[in-house]
Amino acid sequence: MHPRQLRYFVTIARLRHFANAAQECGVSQPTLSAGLSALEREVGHRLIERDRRFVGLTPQGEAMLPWAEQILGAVAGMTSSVAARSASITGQFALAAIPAALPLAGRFGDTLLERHPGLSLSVRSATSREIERALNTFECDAGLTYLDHETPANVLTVPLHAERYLFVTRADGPLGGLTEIKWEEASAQPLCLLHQGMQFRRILDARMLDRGLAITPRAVADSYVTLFDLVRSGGFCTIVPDTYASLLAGLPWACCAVLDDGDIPRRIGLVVVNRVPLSPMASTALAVARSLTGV
Amino acid sequence: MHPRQLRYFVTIARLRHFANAAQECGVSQPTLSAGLSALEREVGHRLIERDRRFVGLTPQGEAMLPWAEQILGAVAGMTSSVAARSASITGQFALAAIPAALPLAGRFGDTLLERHPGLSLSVRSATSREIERALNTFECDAGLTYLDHETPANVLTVPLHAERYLFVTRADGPLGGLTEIKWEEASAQPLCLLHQGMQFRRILDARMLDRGLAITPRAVADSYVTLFDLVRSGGFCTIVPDTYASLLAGLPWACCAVLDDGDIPRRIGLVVVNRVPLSPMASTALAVARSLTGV
DNA sequence: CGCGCTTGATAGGCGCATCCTATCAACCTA
DNA sequence: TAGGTTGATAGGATGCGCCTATCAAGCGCG
Repeated sequence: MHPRQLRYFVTIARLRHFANAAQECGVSQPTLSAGLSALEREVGHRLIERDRRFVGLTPQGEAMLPWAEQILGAVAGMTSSVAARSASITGQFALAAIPAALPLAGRFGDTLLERHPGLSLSVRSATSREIERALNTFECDAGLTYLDHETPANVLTVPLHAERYLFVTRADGPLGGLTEIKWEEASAQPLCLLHQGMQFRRILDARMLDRGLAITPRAVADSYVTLFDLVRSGGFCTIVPDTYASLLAGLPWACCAVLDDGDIPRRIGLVVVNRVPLSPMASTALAVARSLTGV
Repeated sequence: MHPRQLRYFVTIARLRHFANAAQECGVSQPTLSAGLSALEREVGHRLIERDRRFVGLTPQGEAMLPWAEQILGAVAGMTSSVAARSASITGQFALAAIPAALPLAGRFGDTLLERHPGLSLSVRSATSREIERALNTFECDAGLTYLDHETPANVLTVPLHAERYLFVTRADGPLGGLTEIKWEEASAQPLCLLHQGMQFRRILDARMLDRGLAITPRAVADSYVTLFDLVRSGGFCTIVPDTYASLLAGLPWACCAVLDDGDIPRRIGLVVVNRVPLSPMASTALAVARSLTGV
């Protein structure tokens, strides 16, 4: 059972295509096929159903896949752990963040890169569930997400931000100039919001429901940038996390009003997998995040 | 990087001896040396310091060891996971229990073996810290230990017992016939107890301290059987967890008195590592333990 | 119906990694 | 100083994994 064969298996399962998987693994297609066959011979079961083309994973393949991902991740962790022992930490730091947390990535990333010149940073936007999955398969080193709502299991967390809500409208609109607004009033405006697959929207719905309000947005989108553009065009208002306050402050046409909020604010923060042992990337991220909260 | 080489490395680190490690791995000593060299060449660092004999692990070796253990454990988990998918669960179930929980192993083991005829059970006595370590390195599949005191991290738990304390003395001694006893009175007797390295003793000390009492045992031992024998010989009394009540009930010379206890009882239960995914052994153990609490 | 494309399996050959036995070199102990 | 211990080295056999080239089955399309 060679880890390389596990890599073949995992890649085939993801791409559902032998030749493409072979290319991604940097080997020829027959090599990939032979590697998979060897793996199947060793575990004593067919892992991937195929008849002249990819069909799907067998039950045994389904059972094996998460383990294989975990093993490959641990191999990567081991390698970087040994490398970090003898040199300063280097390579690419993969950070996954929910959209609401994207404006926090800058501050975190700055400090990270400043302290560790050998590192490069890769930020990707993802849902909280994708972050949980990516953390477990070592596809990313850390995540920025909500800590109090649908928190992933088995993680170490560092809170970075207590979230409040901003009502955004055009400065020259009927509500321009406001600095505070009530939930009731906000919900009565023509709103554009994230779609319901996204966590901030679900949280917003819950907060509304707590007050007996229902939102019926006139437009939905999957990114804040789109929401801002819809507001700028004039027809809509929106509600966004206050992590976007600094960005909005630079927009001359935008007016932000804080929503009065008696609730305990949701915390956003850094999460890393809590494993024994901790990967160097993870412990570095924790140290950086903790130093940010200390400021 | 072949898992076999990791096995070589981990075994050498544990046995601190090349030839012995080779024998345990079932290969010749030169093979083991060559495998280790290949691993070191691949990671680019010497892992084990040696000059004609084993010296110790290098810093890189120390960093690598826990990862290697984790990978080997995951490989084992993967194998059993795939096997369990196509057949009923089989093999050896390794259970580690603190001494105070040993009398709970019977009930758990009975149900486990009854439901899964292909399984055999191996129980070993261990400290709570050894259990935590063994769980993480997959040396055991589950543990029986305290859930509220020095709980290992990253585990799923099922409470099986709420602990109370039994004062044990000879039935024909001065305190024979008692059914209840106060902490003050118990602490004034000539006591024999576990030594302080063991968790039940630390808990007992803490409970005593809560009441302003200090214990000065006249004898210490590392097993309950020894304690019972000291009591039987006549010179001592002891305090043990009530998990031993059924055992003591069969001893004609013993008299048990319940210690009055206003505290929240410590819970003893089953623990398994909380990993994604859960090994078949772990999920089996959880199911059995949960069915026991349902009764 | 047949041509060509797609996709995974097979064949043959090559090179490297791993394994073994045998032996050596350094060290320890008596 | 002789003998045992311990890890490294040498030399040879084996097998695994990799490549290129090719095949076989299914699919789409004229």
